[in-house]
Amino acid sequence: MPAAKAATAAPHARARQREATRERIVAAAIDTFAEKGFRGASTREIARRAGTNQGLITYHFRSKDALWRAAVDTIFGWLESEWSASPSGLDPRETAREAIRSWVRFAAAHPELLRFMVNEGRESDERMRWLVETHIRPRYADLASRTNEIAGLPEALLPHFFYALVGAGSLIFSVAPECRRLTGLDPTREEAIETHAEFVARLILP
Amino acid sequence: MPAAKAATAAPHARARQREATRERIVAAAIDTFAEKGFRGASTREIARRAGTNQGLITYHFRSKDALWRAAVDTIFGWLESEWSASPSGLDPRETAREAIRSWVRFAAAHPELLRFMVNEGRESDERMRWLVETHIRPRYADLASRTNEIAGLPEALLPHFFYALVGAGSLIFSVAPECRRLTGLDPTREEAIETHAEFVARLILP
DNA sequence: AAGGATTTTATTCGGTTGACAAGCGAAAAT
DNA sequence: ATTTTCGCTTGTCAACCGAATAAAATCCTT
Repeated sequence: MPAAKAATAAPHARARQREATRERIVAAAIDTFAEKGFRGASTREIARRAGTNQGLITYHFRSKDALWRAAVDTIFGWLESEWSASPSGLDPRETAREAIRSWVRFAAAHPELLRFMVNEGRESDERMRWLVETHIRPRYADLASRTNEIAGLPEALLPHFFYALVGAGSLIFSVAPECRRLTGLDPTREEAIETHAEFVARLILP
Repeated sequence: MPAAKAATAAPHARARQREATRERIVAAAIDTFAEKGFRGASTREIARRAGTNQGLITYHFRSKDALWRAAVDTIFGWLESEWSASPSGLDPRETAREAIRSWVRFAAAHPELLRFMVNEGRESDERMRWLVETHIRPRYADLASRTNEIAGLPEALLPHFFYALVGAGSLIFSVAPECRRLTGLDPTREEAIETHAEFVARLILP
């Protein structure tokens, strides 16, 4: 039976279609939540951006809250996979610098991350608690072990180091339209990203 | 005529009352806009926090948009007066460090500022344009002239320096509840503010 | 071709939004 | 003392919100 079982382009076309739709909705949710915050984003607008309708969101995700969690899971999933790929290098100082550059490049590729942090970190509600315990604390622990390995950063200064690094590395990308208007520099350009990565790396490790 | 013209406690009691009410509303608006963004903040909640009613906001300010502008004017008015009080010091390097510490202290006292920037800087709408041209550009020009005076920062790096400084100095205060939960450090404490000011100052000018 | 999962369309519900208009009452002007 | 002014309160409005539902349409699977 040479040409048997034709017709169906793929055995799991259904599951793939389902997954593709979910991903489209999540992608639209990430953009919209990052732009307007949880309250400001409506499921109707998310559906419109995803090219579907509001009813489908209720079908795939139980609620707006669950959709938000799926969006955050996706973003921090990207961060986790990027961060775990550490190029255990030669000079420990240069390795640390490269880690910082890597973080800045990630912040440039995903400016939504800082927006989510600023949007949710200011209110002490259930969403913030979930975000911290599920995603931020593991990253914070990673950073703590790394700084111990390399430079001797006093334990008490770790919070200051963490937020200074995150803020310095990602703000310019999170307010890209403003930066363009204010300075004329387009921070989404590859050249600007590398310049900022080098600038922040040299700032922290001269 | 010793006790003449009594009765009226003050000649302009009416105007004073009006101004006091406006200020109460603006203060409530700053808190609410900073917490929930422009869309997430409702005029009813702002009125409730100000101890009045929603109709009064429409009376004093024509629209929610005008109220937002009044709130931003107030915040950046604080920044301007703080920034202009530069203590032309002795060692130019130490003077610059003190300027950075001063900026961090301001960011701690007014964490709303970064939230306004992140909230509005991400969308290229009319509010962002107004914010940049009216308030941010003058501060950016100030910074440019100061860095020229002191250290020889290449012109092309000024945008990177600006956003790195703003981000490093203020993020920790803008996500204070998150910081408390994540690290146990309360960034609103006087001691933590001074530590962060010194940390950022030494980061930029070792 | 039948069957079932995905998707669309439509509707309902309780609630919130910003803007507006009419009227109240005390201060101010005459 | 009467009238006018004006800061303020109250109630109303259409538009939109999120969530839930139901039924029909579409498409993959078998």
